[in-house]
Amino acid sequence: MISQTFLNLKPEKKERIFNAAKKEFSRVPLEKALVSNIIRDSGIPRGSFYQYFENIDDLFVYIIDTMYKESLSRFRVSMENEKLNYFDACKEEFYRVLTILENGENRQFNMNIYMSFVNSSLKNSKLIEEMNQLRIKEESDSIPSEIKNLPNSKIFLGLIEMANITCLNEFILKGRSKEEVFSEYENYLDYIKMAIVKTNKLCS
Amino acid sequence: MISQTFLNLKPEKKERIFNAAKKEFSRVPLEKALVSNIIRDSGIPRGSFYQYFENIDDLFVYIIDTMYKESLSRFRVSMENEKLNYFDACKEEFYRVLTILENGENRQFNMNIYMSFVNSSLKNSKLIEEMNQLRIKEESDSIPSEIKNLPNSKIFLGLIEMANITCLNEFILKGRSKEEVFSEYENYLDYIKMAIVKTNKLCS
DNA sequence: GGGCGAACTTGACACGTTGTCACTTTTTTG
DNA sequence: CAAAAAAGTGACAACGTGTCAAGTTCGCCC
Repeated sequence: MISQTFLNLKPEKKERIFNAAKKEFSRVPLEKALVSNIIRDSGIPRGSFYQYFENIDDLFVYIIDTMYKESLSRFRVSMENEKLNYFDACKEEFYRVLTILENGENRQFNMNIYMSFVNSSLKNSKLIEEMNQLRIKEESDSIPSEIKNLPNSKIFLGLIEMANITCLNEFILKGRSKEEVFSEYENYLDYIKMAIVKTNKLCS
Repeated sequence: MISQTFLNLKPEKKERIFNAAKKEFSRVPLEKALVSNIIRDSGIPRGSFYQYFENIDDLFVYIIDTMYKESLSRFRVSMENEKLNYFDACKEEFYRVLTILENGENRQFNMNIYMSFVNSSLKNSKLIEEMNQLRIKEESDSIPSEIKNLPNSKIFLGLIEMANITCLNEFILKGRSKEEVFSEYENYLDYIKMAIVKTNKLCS
């Protein structure tokens, strides 16, 4: 857990550390990131680093937590303002994520974030676990009740979740283009939507 | 790449190294595995290790390549002998994988294998890339033409692939039970199968 | 303003790891 | 059987992490 001492730091210094850390996490996969580089770049002594953070994972988790909170508040605003149907909202959100991830400069950094949610080797994975819980709850809250009350709703929602994961995998890990992946995502969602309509017609 | 010197080693010594390596890869996530432990356990000098392998990833890739080839030949035999329909074959194969993964002793080791296919940080990822290509081709060859020729075949196959990934994720990363995950997998596959039948009836 | 404890800063250091390389030993070969 | 090639070896340089005791600054009260 991050120390109060760090939180009390002057914003200028905090930001210097933040930037040096982002630079390091943009350089290599998380497991290969070095404290040595961060303290050199930010000009803080080694001792200070360990006064502020338990270890490098601690710092990483803090950074993505900060970023996630910023992103979540943006998402909420856009959901309320635009009144999209659920499928279109999913598409829009997915496209937004792809756009952010597309930035080459951030590529390794985003990969680190993505992997950290998948990889269990983080020493401090409790916060990540909490973040996941929160994300799931938030997402569940935004599902309209028409869909939640469907007889096969669990399967439909599972399929949508699968489309998210699969397409993100294709983009991040297999390096396919944004347009290609997004179009595939749209196909999946359209198909799932159609399947909901058709199977419900047949059942009734 | 692994050296010829290693390949020339007496089987007894090779196996000693193999076992020490598996032990180490069963102890921790791949990035945390130590050459030091492997040479201590197998009783070979440090210099020899680096004579045999470029680095620890090199050894890891060699081990999973060996195991993959063994597994693939078993899979082919069982596909030919049992003449299952495609969906049931998928289920059987998925259950087989779950059973292997279920073994607690191998858990961390299997996790390492799983993650290595997802994680790009391996120094020697060329072999892994090749293995993936091979796997995809093998899998594609085993899909019956009735399904391949369907109008929406790409989407159906994508959905099946998604079910695989998602359920494996649930099992390996989220630690859900084998029975639970398998039953979910069956649900997905049954649903996809039903959707194929129903949408094709409606379309025609 | 100065005295004092708490909070913060600092870098040398102990310890552990990796990969190398010059030297030794074993094996092969003509 | 001697020379050459191959394999084996471990001390070592380079580098990384996390700690800790000593130094410095802060903030509060008299």
